[in-house]
Amino acid sequence: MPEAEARARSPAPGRGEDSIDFGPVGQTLGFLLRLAQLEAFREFFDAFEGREAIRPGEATVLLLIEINPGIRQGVLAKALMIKRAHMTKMVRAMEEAGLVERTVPEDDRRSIELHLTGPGRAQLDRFRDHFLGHEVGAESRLTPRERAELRRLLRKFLAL
Amino acid sequence: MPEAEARARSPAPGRGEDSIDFGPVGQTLGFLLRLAQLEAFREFFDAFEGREAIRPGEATVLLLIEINPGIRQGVLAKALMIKRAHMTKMVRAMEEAGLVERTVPEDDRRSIELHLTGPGRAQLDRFRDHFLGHEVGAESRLTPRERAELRRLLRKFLAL
DNA sequence: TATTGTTATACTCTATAACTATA
DNA sequence: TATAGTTATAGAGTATAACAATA
Repeated sequence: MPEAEARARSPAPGRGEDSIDFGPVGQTLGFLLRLAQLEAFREFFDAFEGREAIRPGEATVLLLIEINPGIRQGVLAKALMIKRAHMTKMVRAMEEAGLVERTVPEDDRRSIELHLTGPGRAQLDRFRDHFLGHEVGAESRLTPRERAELRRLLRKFLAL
Repeated sequence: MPEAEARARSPAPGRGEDSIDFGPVGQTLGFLLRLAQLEAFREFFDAFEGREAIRPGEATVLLLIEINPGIRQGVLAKALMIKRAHMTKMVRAMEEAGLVERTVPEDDRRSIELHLTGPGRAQLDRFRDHFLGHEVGAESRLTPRERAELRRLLRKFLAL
C-alpha cells in the first residue's frame, strides 16, 4: 500500500512526529468549527465503512422529510443552508432513485412538496438507528456531559 | 434585485414564515457542527465584505507559516486536515503570488520548507487584526463565557 | 519499501445568473 | 414585481491514483 494516504486515523490533527503551533488561529471559533466538522465527518465515514454508501446530506434530507411530511424544497434548502439550485439536483436524484415523491400543492402551484415513498421509508429504516445512534466524539475525548454541553452551545449559536 | 438569493441574513436557519422540525437530527453533533461551520463562514464573509478577497484557508496558511517558520508542506496539510495534493496547489499559487518561499532543506531533500516573503508578511499585517479579531457568534447569541466554553470543548474534541 | 511532493482526473459542493411558471 | 423551482456554467474543494526523487 505505497500510497493509500493512510486515512490518518490519528487522534490529534497535528500531533505526530512533527508538531505545530496554531497560535491565535487555534483560538478562533471559525477555525475550530471547521476542523471539528472535518473530524466529525471523518468519524462518520469511518463508522459507515463497508456499509451501504449513504451520504450525510442525503440521509439528513430523508430524515427531515419523514419528520416534516410535505415540506417544500425551498424550506428544506434554507434550513440546511444550501442553495435551492443544489437542493433541486439532490432531490431530483432521490426522486429518480425512487426514494421521494414530489407533488405540486393546489394552494401554491409554484412550489413542490416532498414525501417519502415506500422504498424511501425502507431505506430510512435500514440506516436510521446507525445514523442517529452514531455518537461523534464518543471515543473518550469528551465526557457525555461535555458532549451535551457542546450540543447546547452549538444549538444556541445557531438559534435552533 | 429579482434573484440575488438575498444572502439570507436571518438569525436562524429554519425560522421564518415556514418552520421545520429537526427532530433527532438536530441533536447530532455532526449535523450541528456542519451548520455551525457554515454559519461561521457566512459571518466571516459578511465581515470581510468589500475588503480584499482573502479566503479563510489561505489566511490560515499564512498565519501558520508566520508562527511556524520553515514548516513543511505535509505537516501543514495534516494539521489542517487537507490532502497533500490540495496543499501543493494552494502553496504553489501563493508562491506565484509572491507570498511564500519554498526551500529544500539539506537533511531531507524530499521535503519543502515554507517561509513568508516580504510581501507575504505585508499582506498578513494588513488582515491579521481583522481576521483574528473577528469574533464569530459575537452577535448576541452566545455570551463571552459561552464562547470560551465552546472553544474549550471544540479544542478538547480535536485534542488540540 | 516507504515517504514527500507532484500531476492528472473525476466527482462533489457551491455560487451565480438567466429562465419558466406561477403568484 | 416577487417567488419557487429549474437549468447551465464555472469555480472551489476533495479524493484517488500514479509518478519521480529521495530516504
